Amino acid sequence: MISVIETVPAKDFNLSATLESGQVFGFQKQGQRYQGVISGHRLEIEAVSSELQIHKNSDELLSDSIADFFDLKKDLRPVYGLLNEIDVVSTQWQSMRGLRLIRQNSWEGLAGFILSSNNNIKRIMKIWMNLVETMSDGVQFPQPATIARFHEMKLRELGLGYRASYLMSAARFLANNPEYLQTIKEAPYSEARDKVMSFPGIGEKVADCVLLYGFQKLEAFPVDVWVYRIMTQLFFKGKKPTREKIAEFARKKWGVWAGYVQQYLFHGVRCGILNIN
DNA sequence: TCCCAGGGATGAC
DNA sequence: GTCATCCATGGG
Repeated sequence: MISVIETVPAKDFNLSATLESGQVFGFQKQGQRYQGVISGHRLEIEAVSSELQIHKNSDELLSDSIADFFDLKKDLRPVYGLLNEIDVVSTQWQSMRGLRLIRQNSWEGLAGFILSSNNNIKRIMKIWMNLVETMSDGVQFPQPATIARFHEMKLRELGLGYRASYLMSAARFLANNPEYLQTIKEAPYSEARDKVMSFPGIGEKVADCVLLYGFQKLEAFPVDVWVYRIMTQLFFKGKKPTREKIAEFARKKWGVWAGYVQQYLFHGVRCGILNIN
């Protein structure tokens, strides 16, 4: 039963943009609240002026975990400065102000974005819930060892399609090598990227998502179909660069803020704040 | 019926 | 290195 309320200060934070910009697949909107799990606790979160009201079922204080998850301590002014320098974006980004990069559990980020390839967000969230309800306790996302106990066919029944073998492969490997996630975390971006891409089903784009949202490698610049459209329009007019070229361009231009800029571009294009031809 | 979705693996050239 | 094709699935 969700009955205890904790208040967390959250200045310059846009909860809806943050949770609805395709970073995380386990949060569902219910009225004004978002239901989900942060560091093992089932929560309902509501933004009220410049605070978050956390509805939970224990007296344990979670403000530190929540501030960490939503990256609330970060000063976003450098990001805003960079957005102001981009054509069109400079006049349109304000309605997304306070959108922040999530710092989610590494395994959950890895698993979530294996599900994301050639898929849409709504269906990814559906599959995510199927996994939680079928392979776990209905709250937590299943651990690698838990998934590894099932047969791949079970994952197909839950709607993963050809991604079933990819998720099963990652689950089996990490069940046997649980320390591997930590070695990725400790590696610099480029090295970490190679490690993440060694998982079957994870290429350049998914690796960047995993590194950005699950390992806090902020120079990662995922180029999906939406980011490709806006980036080519803004910086590669009339050309057809590879996604990798665009990512390199972005890392050179925006450095450790590339991931943040990408999040504003992705969300802006996807919800119609930024226009593409 | 075809196209698309936060793509990746594979093989041809 | 670049390009075409296939891969499950559901919504438009």
